[in-house]
Amino acid sequence: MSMPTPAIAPRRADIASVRQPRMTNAHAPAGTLEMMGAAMSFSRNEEIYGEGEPADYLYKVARGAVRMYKVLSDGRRQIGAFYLPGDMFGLEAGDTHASSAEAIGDATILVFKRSAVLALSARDADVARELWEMTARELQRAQDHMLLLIKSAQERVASFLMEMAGRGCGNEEVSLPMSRQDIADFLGLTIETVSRTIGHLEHANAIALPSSRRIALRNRAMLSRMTAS
Amino acid sequence: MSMPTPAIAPRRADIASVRQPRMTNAHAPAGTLEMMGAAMSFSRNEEIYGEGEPADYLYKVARGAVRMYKVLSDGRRQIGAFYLPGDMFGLEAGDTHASSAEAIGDATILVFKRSAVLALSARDADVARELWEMTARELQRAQDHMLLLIKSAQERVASFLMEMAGRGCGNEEVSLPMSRQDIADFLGLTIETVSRTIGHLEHANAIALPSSRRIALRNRAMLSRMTAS
DNA sequence: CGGCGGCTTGATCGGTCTCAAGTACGGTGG
DNA sequence: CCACCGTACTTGAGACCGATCAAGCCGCCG
Repeated sequence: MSMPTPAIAPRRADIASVRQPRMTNAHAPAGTLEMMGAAMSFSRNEEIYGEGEPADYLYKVARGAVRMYKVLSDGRRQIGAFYLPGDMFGLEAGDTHASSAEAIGDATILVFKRSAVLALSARDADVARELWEMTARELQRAQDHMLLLIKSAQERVASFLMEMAGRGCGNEEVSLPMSRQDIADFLGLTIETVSRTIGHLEHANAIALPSSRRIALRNRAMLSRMTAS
Repeated sequence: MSMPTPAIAPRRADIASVRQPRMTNAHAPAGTLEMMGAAMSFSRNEEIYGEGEPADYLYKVARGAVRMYKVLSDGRRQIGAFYLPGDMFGLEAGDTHASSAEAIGDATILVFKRSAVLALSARDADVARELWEMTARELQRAQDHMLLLIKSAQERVASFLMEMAGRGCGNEEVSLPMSRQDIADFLGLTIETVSRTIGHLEHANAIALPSSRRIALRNRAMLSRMTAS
């Protein structure tokens, strides 16, 4: 059972005060959604959207990282996903958000008007398919996450490290933008168990810790075996 | 840690041997997908599709119940969802199934050719939107399930009973098509813990057990409080 | 009536949580 | 440049919840 994130009194970013990037190709209706985005800045722990709010926008990480989560009434928090640069998030079929999202550190997020995207997808089957595939990928990720949540603590931590390594630029070293508490709430563990387990992995020479937020994978095969896929 | 489902040597149903229901309106291209289904029968524990197989069909429960699940290499099984009459399942954006599905008891399943559905959705924006919303509902369900998996045993069982009650025809009595083992694998618990917890709920007069597969909700308010929403 | 599978119940074990200190680090102000 | 502080992280001891191991019970079908 984990504590809720400490409230940092995040001032809600004003969507109207957004700096508008120049439109590169305002008339092309088909293809990607990329052309319609506006960049917004969020600071550390600032809420991007909250559960139950109208889902008027669709988001893409340009810089920084985002946590998407749900909370139980007593404050226990389950982080459903971390979004890194290039990832899209916040897409809902219903018209309200089913989860909340916050910037983990300072972040730049591209924002797309949902109504515009939906209108486009109604006309363009390729856009519609893209939306659907995005949602389906999220579904697969969620199903994999369920599998993770029935594993042992060691298996969860190893799985997490392998996943982050796969998403990083392929270097030997994984850099973690999120705190131990975030990792714990992602894995359904406590912060102490996460810390201890990382310690064990270090002792077993599976990883090394140049700093607490940077993890070098010393023995991927060992780690991989520990994930219990 | 739960055991895998005992192998019952399920003979794979032959898609070609399906009894064809008459087409009610063969030329109407738009609207629901309902018109293109073929009914198939599956017997208890028979596999409908397996993880990694090509996703050539889309399914809808007509009679009976279905479990959708993934397994870890050592046999631990996580049931991601139960599908009851009226539920659609098996829709994938990729062209292979990411999970497996089995009939829980004898079941009748309507089967739709994926290629036909996709072709239809490429022409008809309403069908495309229906596909997308179906996937999005599954995603929401999966995210709720993640939240469930961080709850205590009692909270999980109470949540499960409330969910099943909500899906049943609204009667006082919930009838469970699945075994305790299935429930355990759905909730991320062992069969013993599920059984014990149901026992506790009975002792607390929250529920009554006319039989092990039928559960009467005696005190919904108490149960609801125990779900920790 | 016998046997089998599914379910319940009991006793014990172990992994993770909880509570509580202690340590490293980064930022801030002198 | 250093002292200080707050936050994040680590580490330890003990409790507790759910898993495991092991019987027993029930209902169903032959």
